[in-house]
Amino acid sequence: MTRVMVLGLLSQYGPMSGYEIQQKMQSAQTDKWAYVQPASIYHALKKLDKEQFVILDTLEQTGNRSKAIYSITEKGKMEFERLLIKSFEKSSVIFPTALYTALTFMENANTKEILKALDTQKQIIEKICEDMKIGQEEKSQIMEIPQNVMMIFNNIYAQCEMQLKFIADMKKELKLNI
Amino acid sequence: MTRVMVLGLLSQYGPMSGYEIQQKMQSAQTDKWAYVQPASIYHALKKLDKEQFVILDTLEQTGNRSKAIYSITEKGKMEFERLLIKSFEKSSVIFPTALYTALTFMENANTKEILKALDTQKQIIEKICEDMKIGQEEKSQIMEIPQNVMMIFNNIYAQCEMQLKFIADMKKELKLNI
DNA sequence: TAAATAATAATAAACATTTAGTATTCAAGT
DNA sequence: ACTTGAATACTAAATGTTTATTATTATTTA
Repeated sequence: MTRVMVLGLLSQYGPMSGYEIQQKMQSAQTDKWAYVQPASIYHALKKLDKEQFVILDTLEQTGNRSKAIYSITEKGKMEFERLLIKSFEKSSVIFPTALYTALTFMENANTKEILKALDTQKQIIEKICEDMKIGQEEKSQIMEIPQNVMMIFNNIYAQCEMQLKFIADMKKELKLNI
Repeated sequence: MTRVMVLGLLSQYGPMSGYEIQQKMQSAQTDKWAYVQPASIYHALKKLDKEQFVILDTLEQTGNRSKAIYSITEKGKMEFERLLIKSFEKSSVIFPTALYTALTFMENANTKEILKALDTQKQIIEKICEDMKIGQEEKSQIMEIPQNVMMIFNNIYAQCEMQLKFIADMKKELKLNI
């Protein structure tokens, strides 16, 4: 997720240093849910540099200290768009941060593709829910399922419902904007 | 979380190999939400062994293949109990798996301590919620918050509410069992 | 103006997870 | 008896994240 975040911010705001990326995350409020540590950003930048998804743009010197400014490459933009769609597809139940990241950068993707990806996510969530229900039923025929396990399941079901509703709402909004 | 899971299973079911831990997770349905990869289990066992939280119990030989069976130590049980309480304290908003793990092994903790830990979690979630609202308000005075960011916030608020209700329900159940 | 504090910029090392396997044993069918 | 596929048991290497820390520069405050 750090990758998508870093690529997205570089794509949206232009060349930046790792430190500036941290600040952008704070001002865009993404730090409230992404919990990306500074070291992860610097690590991601180095990795992305190796893979040629970003390049070192400038090395700003301030006295004895240097600041590395990276910019996203064409290859990086393509990778970003690929990851962005994938983030819309991934189940947001239990792990919602990929979807939040995707939403943050939604302007960078085609509306129809987003709708398709959200539909994929919907199906994945429904499948997870079904599989859980099947597993639960099988289990309940062998033995009585303890209360604590039931509570976990019910919480996950509630989250599934909530996220399915969230997806439906997003789809509605997106369809208005076509 | 893998650590708590491995320690908990070894504590609950006695000495096991990494492979048996995988199977236990399947039969206990924890694989439905924990998504712990086999390699993570073996890694955790080695690490826990180094730290003396588990010890190699037996090396079962079947022909040319050997199976390492680990058992939890006294030190390990203490560490487990510590981690268990910590798992009840951690916010289950955005990352609910720690709480699910804690619930799975709740019999191993003292009810009063669980209640206290859940109260801590409640306060943490309320704090997160508040901080988000403050950040949002500050931001909205400078500029109009885009719709997608609003959707993320609203989804998190909804999750906060849901988890606070979940915690309240758990507390009710626990109080009945005192 | 000197000292203290905060902000800036980044790194190393420890720690954890994931991907993608390998190799053995067992069971079932032919 | 032989092959084939599933189950068993684990590992290496790549990848990703976190913790703790360092060092410099800028800003306050005494």
